This record gives sequence, structure tokens and C-alpha cells, in this order.
Amino acid sequence: MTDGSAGTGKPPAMYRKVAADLGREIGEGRYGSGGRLPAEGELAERYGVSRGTVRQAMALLRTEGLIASRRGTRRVVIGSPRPQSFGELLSFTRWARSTGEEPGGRTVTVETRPADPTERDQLHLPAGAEIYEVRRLRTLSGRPVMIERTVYPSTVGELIAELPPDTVSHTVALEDAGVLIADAQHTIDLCRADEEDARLLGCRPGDPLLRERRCSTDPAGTPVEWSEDRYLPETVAFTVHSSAASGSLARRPADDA
Amino acid sequence: MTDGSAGTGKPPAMYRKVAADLGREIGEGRYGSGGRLPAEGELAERYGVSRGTVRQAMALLRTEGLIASRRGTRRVVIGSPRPQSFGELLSFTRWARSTGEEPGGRTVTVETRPADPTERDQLHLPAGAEIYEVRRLRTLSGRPVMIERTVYPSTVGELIAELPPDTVSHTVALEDAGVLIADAQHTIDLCRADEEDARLLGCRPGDPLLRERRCSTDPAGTPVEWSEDRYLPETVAFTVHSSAASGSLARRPADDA
DNA sequence: TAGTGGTCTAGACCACGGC
DNA sequence: CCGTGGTCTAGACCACTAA
Repeated sequence: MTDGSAGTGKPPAMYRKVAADLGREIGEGRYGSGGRLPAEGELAERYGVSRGTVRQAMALLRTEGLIASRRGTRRVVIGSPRPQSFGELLSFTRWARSTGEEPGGRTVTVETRPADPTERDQLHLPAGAEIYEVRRLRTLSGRPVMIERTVYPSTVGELIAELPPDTVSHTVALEDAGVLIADAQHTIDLCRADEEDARLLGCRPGDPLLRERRCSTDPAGTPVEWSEDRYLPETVAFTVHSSAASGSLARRPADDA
Repeated sequence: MTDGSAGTGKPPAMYRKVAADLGREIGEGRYGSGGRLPAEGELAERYGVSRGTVRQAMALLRTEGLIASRRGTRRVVIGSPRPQSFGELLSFTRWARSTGEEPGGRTVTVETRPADPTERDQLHLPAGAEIYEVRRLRTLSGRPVMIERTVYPSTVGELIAELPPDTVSHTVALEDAGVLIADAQHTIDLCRADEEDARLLGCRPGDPLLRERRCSTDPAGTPVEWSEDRYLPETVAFTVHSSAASGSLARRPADDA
């Protein structure tokens, strides 16, 4: 992944190429930390594109936290590129591989049942709709690190239920079946291990776990999965960039679902 | 704050007005959850602006996680507006007030000392530079919820050190002094309470805490603060939106600073 | 004052979704 | 097929920074 259009087979848009180029140069330290980027006009000439296209590229770099930008002066470098794509954020398997670890997954249970009110709300399902609930233990190089409880609407769940039990990446399997994920809403907090968590993760009931709850939607805005991942401490951290220009991180009281 | 240009006195840009309008309408349920927005052309006509301006507004709503967007069909609603501005994310005081709680802050220690290597790296300081370290206990309605350890470069630290000891919001005080924050990089994980944490928060050493580490920069890209906040469990959660189009959230191994 | 990014316009062509 | 958003152009004016 160097321009955000991985695997689609389409020729990437020009602004993505420009952004990928500059991102790489920033990563190589070409401008230094805190250094100034070339002016918009200069980049437009260098790449033979209009100023608007350069500005689209800059907007990308900005939301990725690489540069800061204000009227009157050139843009400056404020961060380094994260080699992590959106796919690596959503797929434990892809993330683990990108860090050089060997990911594993063991399905614990698969069941279908009526959605509870929270699930209906998250997945936009009508009263009485059936869902698939899948529980899996995720490992890094054989060591248990996370337990994943995912709820799928039945259309997606049927695909998951047919997968071989040793399928490492459900996310990749869904992609191959044409189920793409375009957006996700995450909530990160702390919870306590229950009996099942403790048994599978090898800790004691009540031990603290880092919890990520996530609702993912496809490009049409249809909810695809509602997942709760519980990590052993010392295994992962989450990083976010936020800026006054856009901002997608928020703090909130720790009660509701 | 309804258009992201709070307190600047400048007339907000047109695209911010359009985005704020649509965001409000989405919040009021005008289009329903999963509903379709008006077409770009229709909005351009309605507001008397060009298509480019409408697209700028849509890009804002998209990074805020309110809408999904793809070629061929109208944009659809996928989320609700978070009433939280960037300022409320950075300022515990503002955040607390926006939730209806009464925030408090008690400064525990203020000291100056040479920056250690991690601090020099985060704040872009040369070897031997002095920093100010401030520790504060933050409360909600008198109840301790968080301990905050913030390191400032000396230029900023001098301002902080002169504040009255009962100043509730250091962030607001900095803004009044002309020190603005434009970008921040956050890392969220779990840590254990040390002796000082336990004494101040009223828990036991070793108890789990939700930790947010943050490096903030001003509009020029200059680091302004490097802070580590430790929250008691059950007090806060963090929410993030991520999308394939931009993406600023990442998972990472939980070792380094 | 000269250089720079922020905002906005008016138009073009294309790729995709759904009828 | 038509309606839609994605990409790109070529220009304009303004607000701000720094020399």
C-alpha cells in the first residue's frame, strides 16, 4: 500500500500518486522533521497537474497527520507515515503480518439467534432479525492476545459460517466474496475479563483488558459487522491523529454501549 | 461551535456553513439513518454556490463520519454528529462542561528540569533544553478521575507556571495567551497505577488505568505539549471514526513510547 | 511587498449504480 | 440509458506570513 488504492486494479488517481510520493519523501527525511514542503505551484509544475490536484494530495497528507498547513507559509512536516493501511486496521491478520508476527485464529463458537436491541440498533436491523455471532481466539506466534466477538447480519453471517474452521482471516474471506468495508466507528475503553475471556486468554476473571468495539459499514453505508475485541494488556496500543481542520477522535463518558 | 470556526471572529467559509447545516439536518433525522442526501447539484443550487464548494462541505462531513459516499449513487447517512469540537477533545475542562459535569483541577507539582531523550524527541528540543513538568489531579464533581502529567517546552511552560494555582483550564489560558493547538497525535493503551497515581486517584498501586498519551502542535507545526493522562476505569471511553478514504487510526505493538 | 495557502467559480470528462 | 459522484483544469480574489 503506497497510495490507498491497493488491490483494486484501477489506475490510481493522480492526486493519490502525488500524495504517495510526498509521503514517501517525508518518510525518507527529505524535508526533515519540521521542514518546509515545496509550494503548491512548484509541485503542480513538477507533476504537470493543476493546483487543485496538488491541493487534493495535500488534504490527504493532512488527514494522515503528516503535515500542518496555514495561510502565508509553506506546509511543514509534523509526522511520519504509518505504514498501516485501513485494511490492516480492520484485519487482525493483516496487522499481525505487517509487524512480522505470525497471526492465528481459532473459532470458539458460531451461533445464530435473534438480535438484541443494541445489535439491531448498530446493524440497522428490524425487530426479530436473526444474526450470526462468532467468537474467536486470536494469537500472535501461538500466544493468545485477543478474544473477538463479532455479530454479523444474516446475509454476511451465512458467508462466514461456510468458511473452513481454520480460516485465518475472515476479513480477507469477506473481501474475496465481494463484501468490502469502507468506514468504521470505534470505541476504545477498558473492561474486565469474564469467565470465558479468562479461560481462553489464560488470565484470571476480573483482570483488566483493553477493549475495542467497532461497527463497520460497506461503501453503500450498510452495516457489515459489529465487533467487540478484548486485548490482553501489553499487546497493543491504538494511535490516532486529530486536527482542528477535521477531527474524528472524541472522548465520552464510559456508560452506554 | 457548529461550523468549526469558533471564536475566531472571522466570517466562516461558505463550505463550513453548508456542512454545518447538513450536519444539523442529519442530527435532526431529516434524512433518516441510512437515508440519501440531496445531490451535489441540488445543494449547489439551493445554497447558490458552485459544485466545488458543496464538495468541500461533503469532504468535511465525510471525515467526521456522518456520511458515506461512492460513485453512482447519492451520499448516505452513516452516523450522527458528535457535538464535540477539537477544543473539547484537548481540554478536559471543556469536555467535562459539555457533558454537564463540573470539572476541577488541582496542581500537584510544577518543576523545571532538563528534557529526557523521549521528551526531546517529542517536543523537537535540542540536547540540554529545559522543560516544565506539571502534574495535576482532575476531578468531575469533586470525584477524582484522571491524573495528568504534562511536559511543556520552556517558552510555553513559563506561561503555565505563572497561572494562579486554582486555574481550572490550562488549555483555555494558553489560548488566551495566543498559544493555539492545531494538531495532536494520540496513543491509547492500558497501564498500571504507580504509588502517586494510587494516592491521588484513591485506588491501589497496580490497578489498571486507561492511558492517553498526546503530543500537540500549533498551526506552525511547533510542538506545544507532551502529555500523559491516566483515567480511572468506568470514567471515559474514546471514540474514533476511520474510513478507507483517509484513515488516522492505527493499531500498534504496545512497547515503545 | 512578495510569496503562500484558503476559498470559490465554471466548466469538462469519466466511472459507476440502478433502472 | 440517465443520474450521480470522482477527478481534473484554469482561472480568480483574498488573508496571512515573513522578509
